[in-house]
Amino acid sequence: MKPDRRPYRRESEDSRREALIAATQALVAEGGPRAATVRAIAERAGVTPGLIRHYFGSKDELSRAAYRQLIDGMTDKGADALSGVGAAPEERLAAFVAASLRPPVVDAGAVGLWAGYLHTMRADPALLAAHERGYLRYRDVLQGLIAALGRPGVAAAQMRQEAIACNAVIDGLWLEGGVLPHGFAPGELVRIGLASVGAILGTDLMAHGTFIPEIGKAPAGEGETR
Amino acid sequence: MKPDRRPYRRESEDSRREALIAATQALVAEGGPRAATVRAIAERAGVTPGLIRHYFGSKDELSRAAYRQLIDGMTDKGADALSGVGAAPEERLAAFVAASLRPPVVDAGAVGLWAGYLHTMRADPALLAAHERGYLRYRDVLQGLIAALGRPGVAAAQMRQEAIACNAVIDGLWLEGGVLPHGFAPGELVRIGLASVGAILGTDLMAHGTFIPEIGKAPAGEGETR
DNA sequence: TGTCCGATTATGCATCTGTATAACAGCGCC
DNA sequence: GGCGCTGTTATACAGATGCATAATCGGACA
Repeated sequence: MKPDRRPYRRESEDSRREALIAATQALVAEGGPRAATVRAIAERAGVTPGLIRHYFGSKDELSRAAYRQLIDGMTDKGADALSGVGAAPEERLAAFVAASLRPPVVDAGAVGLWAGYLHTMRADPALLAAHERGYLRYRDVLQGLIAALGRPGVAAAQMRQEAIACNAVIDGLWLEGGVLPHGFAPGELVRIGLASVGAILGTDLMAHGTFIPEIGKAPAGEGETR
Repeated sequence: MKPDRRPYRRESEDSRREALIAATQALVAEGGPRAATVRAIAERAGVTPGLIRHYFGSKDELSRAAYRQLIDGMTDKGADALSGVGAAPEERLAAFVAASLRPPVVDAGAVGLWAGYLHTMRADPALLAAHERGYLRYRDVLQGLIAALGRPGVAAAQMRQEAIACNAVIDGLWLEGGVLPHGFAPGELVRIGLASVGAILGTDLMAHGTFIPEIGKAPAGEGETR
């Protein structure tokens, strides 16, 4: 008659923390912060709610950990694209921009997760700092790639504004690409991003991005016109 | 002994609906969807929770109305900037971009409100349609202004991509400006937006935007360098 | 002025949420 | 092989939430 007790299974601390964080992120991405209740998180992670308190102390603490991991993961993926690409500055910049504008960075779940945590972030100075740190880290990488272009007569102050602008293009495309995935043809975000960043910097990134899969075919008039 | 009944006050239907929607938006903007409970909304609107059901049927219905009003209001404000400006295409485009990059459009509350509703929106086809409609309406206005520039040899397909790119710059600046307001000097977003949109379109909007308050003083090296 | 209709309020209720605490079970150690 | 330590589960609980319904009051209309 007893509702059969869950089998007792012992796991490592890292494994449990990871599972709980992954479950939290998945639930927030799918249904917003409201769907990420302690019971739902525990069920998806395959444990009972008590473990959340045991490993994180409270649900808020778990939320913070999940948000921090999201931010770190997003900025890491952009930087990862730089390894394994040539030394030409234009190529490196093009690879960086392209990597930021296709999955898994451009993803409905990631946008949803980020949006879901926006309020938590603003209310919590530690999380706000995490966001700012991630944002500036990404922008610094971008600004470094811009500086490496070696354009004569471009001051540092101007490069800062260019970095903000390029970052904004990428952010905006990331946002709408995640919210309205069907509104853009495959590869279109990458092409638009490369063209825009190139225009802002006065460099033809498309010409230097022939190694990028999205470049090279159907340069104009593809697919939907709206 | 009775906890003193709230004074009975009769109001028009429009007034009540407006008050409830405004209260909902304010609460979501401040503390996320979680803070917008029926009791909190009613209290801020100066009524009792029952009126929500009376006027909107359910809390979900009220949420939908609040989101729709946000979307309509945001796109309206951009279009409003076009009235009262000259007929020169560059001037009109510059005014439109500038209006989208300063308060009340760039505002922490607006970003928070939008983010708070992202999941509600995705789960509700009607709200998703409202978002898409608002987005495309805004982009169409932008594309119309771009087409009015009358640049020779620019095809319609290219103008679509330019409109997406310019929209992305504005969205990205709107986003970070709302999330990290202290990260940018006053007027910096407007200047960066005008410079970037101009670069993407191959037109010097700064030269045509002398009537814009943010233009004309401190063109370089102002304020913080990071 | 009296009366009735509807806007508004107050109360009740089932459900859910986060947390605290007690009970339990597998592993390592002697 | 018995036994404690601790990771894990189960239960309890106070408060919140959305919704339904009954009670009440103000004004319009005759």
